[in-house]
Amino acid sequence: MTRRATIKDVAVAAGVSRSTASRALTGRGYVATDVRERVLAAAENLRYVPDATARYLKQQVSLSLGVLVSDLRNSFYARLAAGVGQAARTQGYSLVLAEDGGSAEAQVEAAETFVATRVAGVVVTPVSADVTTYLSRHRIPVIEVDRQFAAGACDAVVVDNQTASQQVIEDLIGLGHRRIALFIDETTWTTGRERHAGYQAALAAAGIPLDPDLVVSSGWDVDAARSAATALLRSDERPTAVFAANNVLAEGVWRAANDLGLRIPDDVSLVSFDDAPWMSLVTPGLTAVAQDEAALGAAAVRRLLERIAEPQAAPVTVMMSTRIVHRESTRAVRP
Amino acid sequence: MTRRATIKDVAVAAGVSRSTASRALTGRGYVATDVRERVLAAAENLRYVPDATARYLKQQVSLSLGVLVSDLRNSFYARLAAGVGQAARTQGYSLVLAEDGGSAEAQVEAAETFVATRVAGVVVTPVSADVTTYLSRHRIPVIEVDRQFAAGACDAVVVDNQTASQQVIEDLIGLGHRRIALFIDETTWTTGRERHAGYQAALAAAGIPLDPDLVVSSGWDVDAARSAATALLRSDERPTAVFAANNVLAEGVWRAANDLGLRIPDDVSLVSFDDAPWMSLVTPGLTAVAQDEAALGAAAVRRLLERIAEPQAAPVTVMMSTRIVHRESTRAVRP
DNA sequence: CTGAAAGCGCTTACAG
DNA sequence: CTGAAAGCGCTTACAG
Repeated sequence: MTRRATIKDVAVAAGVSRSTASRALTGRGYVATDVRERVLAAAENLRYVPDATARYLKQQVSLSLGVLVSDLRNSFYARLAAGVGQAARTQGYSLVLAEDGGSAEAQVEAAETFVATRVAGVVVTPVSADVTTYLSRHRIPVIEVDRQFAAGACDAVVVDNQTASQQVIEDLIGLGHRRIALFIDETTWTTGRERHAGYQAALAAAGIPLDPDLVVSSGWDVDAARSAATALLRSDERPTAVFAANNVLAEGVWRAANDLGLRIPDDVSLVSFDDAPWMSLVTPGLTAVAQDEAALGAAAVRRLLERIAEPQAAPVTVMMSTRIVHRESTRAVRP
Repeated sequence: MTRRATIKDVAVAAGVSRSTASRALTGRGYVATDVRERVLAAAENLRYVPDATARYLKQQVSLSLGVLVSDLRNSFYARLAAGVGQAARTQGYSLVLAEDGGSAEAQVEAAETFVATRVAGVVVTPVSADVTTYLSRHRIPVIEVDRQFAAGACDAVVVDNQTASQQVIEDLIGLGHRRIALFIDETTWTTGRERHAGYQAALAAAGIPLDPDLVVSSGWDVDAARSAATALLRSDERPTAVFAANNVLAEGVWRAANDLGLRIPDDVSLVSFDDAPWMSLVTPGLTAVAQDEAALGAAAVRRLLERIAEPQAAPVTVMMSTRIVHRESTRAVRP
């Protein structure tokens, strides 16, 4: 047999109608026990695998979830996607995955695919409000993860960026640092804005005047971060500590310090937001604000499925906790 | 309007039949220019997005590819998946992604989802021949990547593990090493078998007798690798160099060396198969056999699409090149 | 408890 | 060049 078995084949083999075969196979509706068994045996025999495409068409919704992240090569997104996949699978959903490379247009393109394939919902790390707008217009539930562009319009799973950042800066201040640089790629997303706010709040609380020169902006990739960091660390007024607002920026600073022959933490202390795997492998290990990406992903799926079940409920923002992992990349400033 | 627009809505709005609307929208078949424009305008207006589910059902194939890897948290798989996604998107395919955590049953389960959703083809890093058997039985083209379990029965994209491993060991021998350990998690997959063979070949060529105690097997995760490596490095007969057969094992060795206070390369040289991102961040940087994961993924998609176009062609195995990245984790053995 | 019929939203020969 | 009709493989009220 070259053709794939359909429910009709199963029905014929079991000597019943397609309706009955369907009821036996799905478990919905009445079927006599012996009939059910006959149908299941026939299905087994024919290696019948229901065509999800046909089922979805009939039911108008699929058992798959869309996941849209910026870049799988960044461990943060890879782990997040892994967490989403894990949780989705547990709930019987499969994953349609897309990467956007940080582009808003690419996000909308991916979103078109999601609506075309009728995914049941979408988990996204947004780069603008466009995806959410687009998907919402097509009545597809969305949940924003990591940052929010559509707060109040859809669910979200985030962490308290400000508190964590403030804590980390306070620790640095406690070590005697006064010239603390914030190394950051954007301050327009909620992540950047809040991490910036935490930085400012900690300085303000300690009565340290804000020095705008110490808030250094960088491009978003490692190469850009590396050169921006090189400029920063080479300046006469080099900071005694740097807070890198994410793992890519931290990598840039790390590489720049190596390039310049600066020792961490002796010449400069370094703290990162996001705890990438490499940070526990290098010497000294990097002190970092760790997020549990798998937990973020799982929470996103959980919330998304609740939303699917109850489309009219008010949007909720789930706040996940962070954890500061103290390693050896900071030290007291020399008196 | 609360309902999603269908092609019927578009047809009505444009004042044509559904057939004509379909021809205009898909670009297949004749449509008068002005009619086409009217249809497209109507579609735009109604924010019409064709239901891929219905299209697939009718055409009996989808424009999506299945990707099945072990673990997205391993940078090798994450980058491979990214490469596949990139290439797939370029060709108009979307990605259904699944992780198997290294389990053969999980692979078959994922494969069931793939056949249910009628993916056009599957890219897999197999852990047994089961997936390929299962998918082939359902007439779904498969391509194995990284290792082969169904050589001759389906396409594959691999690297020349043996040659690369042999080269790396020869380099070590050239540095005067004689007690070189192979640290490996399995020798039943093609990857492990070939890397092992390369190790043996290099020793044989140099007339160095094989010492079975120097082929050290380890569990597959970092914790297992770390403790196995600790035992290895702590032994009286400690090797002067270690060749870790993949990036996870290399991480285990790295951590074990740190735990024990051993310096690389002074106390022991270390070389890895797979060049993970952290290997260029640590000091000393790790010498490693690098694979271009994005290129592997792209080649897999290319070959898979050829196979889809020509299902009867003989299976081909595509061999990708590797590159040895020399860093500072090896040194000449003390005389 | 079972089956005939309708229908999900498309595409595609085919007749005109 | 266009439209009516059939059909992809399911599920699901509904009648019996």
